[in-house]
Amino acid sequence: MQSKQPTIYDVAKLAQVSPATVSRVLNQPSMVAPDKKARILSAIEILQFVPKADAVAFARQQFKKIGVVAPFFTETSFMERLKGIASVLTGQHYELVIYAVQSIEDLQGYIDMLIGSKRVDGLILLCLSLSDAMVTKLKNSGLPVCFVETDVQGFDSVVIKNIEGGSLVAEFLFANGYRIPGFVGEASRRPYAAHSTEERLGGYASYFASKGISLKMEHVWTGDNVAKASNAGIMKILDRPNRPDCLFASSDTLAIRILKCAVQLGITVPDELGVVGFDDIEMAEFVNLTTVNQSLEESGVLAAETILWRIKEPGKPPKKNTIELTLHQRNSTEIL
Amino acid sequence: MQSKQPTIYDVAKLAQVSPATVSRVLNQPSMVAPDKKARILSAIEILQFVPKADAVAFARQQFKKIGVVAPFFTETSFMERLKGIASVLTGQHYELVIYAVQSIEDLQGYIDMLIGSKRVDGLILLCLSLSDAMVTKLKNSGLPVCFVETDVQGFDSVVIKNIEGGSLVAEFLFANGYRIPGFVGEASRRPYAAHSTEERLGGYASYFASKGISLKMEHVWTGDNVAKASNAGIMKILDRPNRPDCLFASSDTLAIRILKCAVQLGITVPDELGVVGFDDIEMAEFVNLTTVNQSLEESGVLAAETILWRIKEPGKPPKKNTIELTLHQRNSTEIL
DNA sequence: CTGAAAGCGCTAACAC
DNA sequence: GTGTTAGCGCTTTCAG
Repeated sequence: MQSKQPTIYDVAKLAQVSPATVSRVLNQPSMVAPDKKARILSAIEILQFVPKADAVAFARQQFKKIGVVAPFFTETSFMERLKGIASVLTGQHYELVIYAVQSIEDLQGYIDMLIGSKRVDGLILLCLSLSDAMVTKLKNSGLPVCFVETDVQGFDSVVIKNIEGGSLVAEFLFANGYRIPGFVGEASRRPYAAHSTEERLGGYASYFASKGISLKMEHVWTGDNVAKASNAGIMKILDRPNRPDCLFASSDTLAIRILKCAVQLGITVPDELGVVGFDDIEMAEFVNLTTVNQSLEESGVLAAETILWRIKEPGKPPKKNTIELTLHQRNSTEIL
Repeated sequence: MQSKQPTIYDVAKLAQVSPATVSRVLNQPSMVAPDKKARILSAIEILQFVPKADAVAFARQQFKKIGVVAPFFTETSFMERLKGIASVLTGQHYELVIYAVQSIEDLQGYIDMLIGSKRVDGLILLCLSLSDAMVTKLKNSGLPVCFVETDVQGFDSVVIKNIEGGSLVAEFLFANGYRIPGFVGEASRRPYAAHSTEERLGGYASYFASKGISLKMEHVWTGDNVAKASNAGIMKILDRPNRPDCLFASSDTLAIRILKCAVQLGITVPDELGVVGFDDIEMAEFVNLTTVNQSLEESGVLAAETILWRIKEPGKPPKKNTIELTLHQRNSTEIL
């Protein structure tokens, strides 16, 4: 129905000025005489002119776009972070482009493409672990990159103190009288995903070790966080004579599964079994789960701010942002 | 560290051909002589050349980008849909750009900008209700648009049979012996968001009406789905002598809140209170919630496929995709 | 089959 | 202050 989008030339003609002047009122209005400015502005209004984003980007070699590449878990944690990222980017008039990686080839391909094709001004890599080759490529490209969850030498990052998180939980459980620790963790088989589970487990185990308590193999399960496998894993830990008296799960969703298994087995929480999760997702409140809060949304905000800062300050040394962890106590660990 | 990204001219020079020919091997390889093609390909390899996406888009006036604008609920439902959208777009080498609307001005601004600035080839509008003026603008712009959840005259859409969903639940509850219905719904105050709650409520109420049962005002609460308000609303319905014997919630998260309140009040589910949710999010399984499954991911897939189809077939009449609903029965309604 | 040349719409020197 | 003129990097007629 519409004939054609107006260009800056149409505006120029209508306002009887040069295209350059139109461009100026768009970008440096103060450098244009008031009368002409008024004429141009009204011409813009009449024509309903909007600068074509791609042409601007192309001429200016700048894109106002940030790419977020992430293993596309349907997880709340991903969502919360994305929300944080979106809120700051939107405020700064940057576009947010999502690249969902579902395989190692995807990841490889995205990185290569993004480096070469000049699609984005910066990249946020969520929960991704890259091969050395790719890291080098990224580094050489000069593209601003911020890692979240992974900490890569020479790059900006937002990291979670996973080890401390593990020991924080262990300390808390120990203080509450629990003495037979168990662990359930989501150890993704995806080679490109970050591995925070191992770190949390490490911190957890070593705290108990410092108290002379060892985490028994048969009280640990790690694997894919899919219903069947994880439930089986949890059941195997709980449905035995020498079961642990507390269980730390690397995510809230897993912790909730534990809660459910406990009910099925007639094990009372927190008396017979203390349960602690990780993430503090909204659902944790519903089920009264004690969990570690890692300010997911804030980590998104930080990542976005960092990448924007990096774009402005290409020379500065890498900045490492650390997210503070807090234990949010609820009924799943309360001592009777 | 890197000098400069190679251009098509560099490749042309190295391969001793014209830039046009390089462009051809990139786009219509069959039209180039094998020997030259080989030379060019190897030059591309040597130079690690990647076409600049923005330059291509600009020259070709086509962007390979789809915008998704949505009220950025941190909701699982949004996420699931996004996942569906992302998977098909990725497969077709389209970029996915997120526009998070947090206010009516945001929405207005995004629409105007997207229409004029030629940033995207198409738009998916999630759970958004637009003013007539904006609808007209969109229509005149000729930009391909697909609505999800809202059904707008003259546009493609993916819709959920909310009314049928409501009556489906009512029918089920009735068949299971429940006779005093109640309803808890998330009625967002955001004027730009779609209102599916009302439709679900409508279908629900009218089914009961057809059985001679009226839904009492004091057994209905609608409001923002935030912890405090909704819990208060639910409590008010349940903590009274004449409370309903079943409650239908417009979303699973609300339904879970109901479950929690019931526990607090010592009301047993499903004996004293049947509870049915909507969405069938992963958590529903954890808490044994009977709920309506609306294939969220599939609706995303459908939306993405539709917009891609529309881009190819600008002339075809609007297509309306309807998502089938199924009731997923779990323990929150089982009759003892 | 291939090269020359003209854009795509805007920005940014460089003169006036 | 403002117009002129070259690009930005790739695609796409149009000749040959």
